[in-house]
Amino acid sequence: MKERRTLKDIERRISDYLRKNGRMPTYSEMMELLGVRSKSVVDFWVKKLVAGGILRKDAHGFLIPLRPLSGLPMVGDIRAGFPSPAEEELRDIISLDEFLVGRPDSSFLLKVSGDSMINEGIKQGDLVIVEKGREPKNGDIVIAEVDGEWTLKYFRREGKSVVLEAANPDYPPIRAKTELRIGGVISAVIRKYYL
Amino acid sequence: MKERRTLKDIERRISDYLRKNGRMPTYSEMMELLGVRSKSVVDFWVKKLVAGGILRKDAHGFLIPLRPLSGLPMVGDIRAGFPSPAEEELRDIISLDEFLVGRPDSSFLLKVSGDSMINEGIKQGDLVIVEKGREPKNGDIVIAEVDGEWTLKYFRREGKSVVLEAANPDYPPIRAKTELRIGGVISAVIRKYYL
DNA sequence: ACAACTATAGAACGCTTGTTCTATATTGCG
DNA sequence: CGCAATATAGAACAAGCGTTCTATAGTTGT
Repeated sequence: MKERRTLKDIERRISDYLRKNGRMPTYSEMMELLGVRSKSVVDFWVKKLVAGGILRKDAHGFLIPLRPLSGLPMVGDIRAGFPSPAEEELRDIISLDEFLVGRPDSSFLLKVSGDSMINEGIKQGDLVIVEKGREPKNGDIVIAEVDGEWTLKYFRREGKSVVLEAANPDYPPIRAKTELRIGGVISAVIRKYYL
Repeated sequence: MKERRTLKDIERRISDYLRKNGRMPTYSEMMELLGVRSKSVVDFWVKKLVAGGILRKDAHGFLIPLRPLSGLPMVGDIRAGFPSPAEEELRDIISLDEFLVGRPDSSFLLKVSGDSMINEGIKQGDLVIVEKGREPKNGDIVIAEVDGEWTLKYFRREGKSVVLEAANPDYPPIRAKTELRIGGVISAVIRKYYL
């Protein structure tokens, strides 16, 4: 039994190359990558990859990867049970960058200190994605300056004034009398274990 | 005052192109991108970008982006105050994919249902990154099959047996008598607002 | 067994790429 | 002003690219 080249194997090799080198390999490089001695063989396989919806070629004939480089398969609900490897292949692969960040140019990451939003499930040490410039709506979590210190709070408009409330009974709500500095709206929370 | 081309502006345009087209632009395409009529002008600016550490060229002369495409600046602690735009430029730009996912091939995303880990700050509707195959340590959060249903639990070894505990007093701890199916270890939690 | 298909090799080719050279406006500075 | 530095244009060029063609083993199906 001779070992055969498979589409999946080739896809993985190309993906690895892309990850390592920051660009797609040329046909010549793919000759080494696949262990063949002719560019026409590479073309043969590339056409298969294109037909299989794994790669595409743009107007210039350049190879473009169709899936994000380091995405994760999204496998639905926990209760639906543990995904079988076969199922997993069919799921959408999602890049966390694209999924979480709407406006990359006006967003940034901030590490949370304090427990003012503990009942919202935002703990000390968590990271939040802050989006600048967005108009906060009622119930949004914002980063705001309170008593000269920046903290996270729920945002609520009450008539003409603004109320900032913590998700923690230990912190009293704050009614803005003078001006109020809102740094941005929280668009996502991230907690990483295994730091 | 005539508007001038700046490195930062060019970098942004190239970045946009890369995001949209999945590859770096050719010199000819950059002529349009920059609004110039000669490839030598493009070369002129590309050399500046390379000198400025924004791009690099590999052995084949191909342009490689040095920063991740859609990363976010990490700007430290909330209490340190709100970052000034000037500061922000200097921070590390982090790709969430690279930051959160250690082993892309053996990880996947799962949507949480139920409130068994509510005191750990994991709420219904959150997404967790599950890493298969990793050996769980005491205190790790794992996805496990309990009474034919998959849920999140703390993992703890107690002598020879294993105890699964919820982060919610409503759920009693479970001592594994027979076999125990652990689907994987939770390596990160993600909550997205503005769905 | 023989045809049909799959997989590989090698060579030839046109075309676009990135590079380099010369020439010329435009801007900055003392 | 006048000189140097900066920024743009256009043309020429070799190299490498992806493509295509022909030929030939190896594998599969009936």
